Amino acid sequence: MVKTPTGNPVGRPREFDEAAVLEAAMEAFWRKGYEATSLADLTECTRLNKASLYRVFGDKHQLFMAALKNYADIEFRETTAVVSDAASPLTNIRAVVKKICDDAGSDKGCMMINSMVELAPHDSEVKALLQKFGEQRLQAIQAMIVQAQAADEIRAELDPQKLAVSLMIAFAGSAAMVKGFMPDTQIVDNLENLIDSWT
Amino acid sequence: MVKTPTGNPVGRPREFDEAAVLEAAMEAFWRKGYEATSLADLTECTRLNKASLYRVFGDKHQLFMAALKNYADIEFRETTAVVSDAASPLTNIRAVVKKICDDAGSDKGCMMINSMVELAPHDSEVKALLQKFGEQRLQAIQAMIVQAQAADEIRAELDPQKLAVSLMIAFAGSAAMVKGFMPDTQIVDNLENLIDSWT
DNA sequence: TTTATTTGTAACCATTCGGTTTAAAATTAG
DNA sequence: CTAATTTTAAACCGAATGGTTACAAATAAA
Repeated sequence: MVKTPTGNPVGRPREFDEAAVLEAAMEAFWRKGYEATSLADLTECTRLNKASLYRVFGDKHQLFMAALKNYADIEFRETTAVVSDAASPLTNIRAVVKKICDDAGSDKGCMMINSMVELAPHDSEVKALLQKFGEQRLQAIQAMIVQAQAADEIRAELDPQKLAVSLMIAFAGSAAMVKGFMPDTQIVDNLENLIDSWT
Repeated sequence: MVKTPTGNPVGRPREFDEAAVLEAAMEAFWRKGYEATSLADLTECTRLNKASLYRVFGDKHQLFMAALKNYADIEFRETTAVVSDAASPLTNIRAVVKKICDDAGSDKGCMMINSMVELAPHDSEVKALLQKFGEQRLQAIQAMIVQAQAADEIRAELDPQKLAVSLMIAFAGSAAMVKGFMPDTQIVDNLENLIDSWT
């Protein structure tokens, strides 16, 4: 919208909140995946008609990318927020595990893993974004492991990078399995056992 | 085709091999997923026109189900074939791990995991089939672990069911990650470390 | 009031989608 | 040869797809 000399916007005011629209679109893409989410689905869940969606976000792919970024930002922010115990890095790691499990609950999985499986081999833009998010998370997890080793909570002889990789792979596997047939309890148990094996 | 009194088929002979068609369709679904694979894709890779595809397989969904079963059968058969060392169950487990990693190489992942992520929450038929395959594999892996424990190759105090679950989740995570940004070497290394941690 | 700009509405568009039908081709049987 | 059956080839079909356009509605500025 163009700012006028008085600072007031010209033109009809928006009847929607852009962030709420993005959130609704993100939810649809997260549940159904990219290909299976149609523009009709998106107009329905956002209550915005197609022309408005195109005006704000450009096209379906761009809306998807914005939704994926939104998902990753929220997940990272919320996961970071549970890292609150300065005295026990291991407790923080467990809190992160719990947080991620809660988010992937029922059968939505993780939008990043969903997108990796569905799109990464064929869409280099998605792949690049997921790589950025993945490396960011690996670094964060590895840093927490290093702290836990310094605090004598995790065995010092273990390679923190390898541990971080194993936890990331376990997250990815959990996010996939939760959409199929494996009970949540089994999945949570496995992640806890993995961390226990480091102590 | 109707069998005549002389046992000879009536009508124009087929110009295709059903198994080869199924294999080609399976490859397409494996690489692109269900939604993103169009009938045009399928007629191209199978070199069979649509009417013929419909005649043999029914519709897209049924073709997909047949392809998924085919994939699972092949994978199970080939994986079982590498279980050849009667003296060392642990060697067999390692061979299975290697086999599965080789199959998921580059960025195709695993058709079962791909389908779980894309379809299982919304398609109960796919979900039921994947559950059957998953439980079958869990049993097989668990049996091998029990044997390795009996042979003193894996620690006896570990719960074989939990180990089998952890390996399945690691396979699923590997199948997802291999489609994204994680190098094969890191993924193989993680699986090997997991098994090493049982000994 | 007119002009300019943005947004909402609804229709439009070309292409693609999964599925079906028609007619010719290829075989066996009588 | 005709009749029956199956397969191939190609066209057809209605609906769905992602994207665009035309116009009315809602605002600010002059």
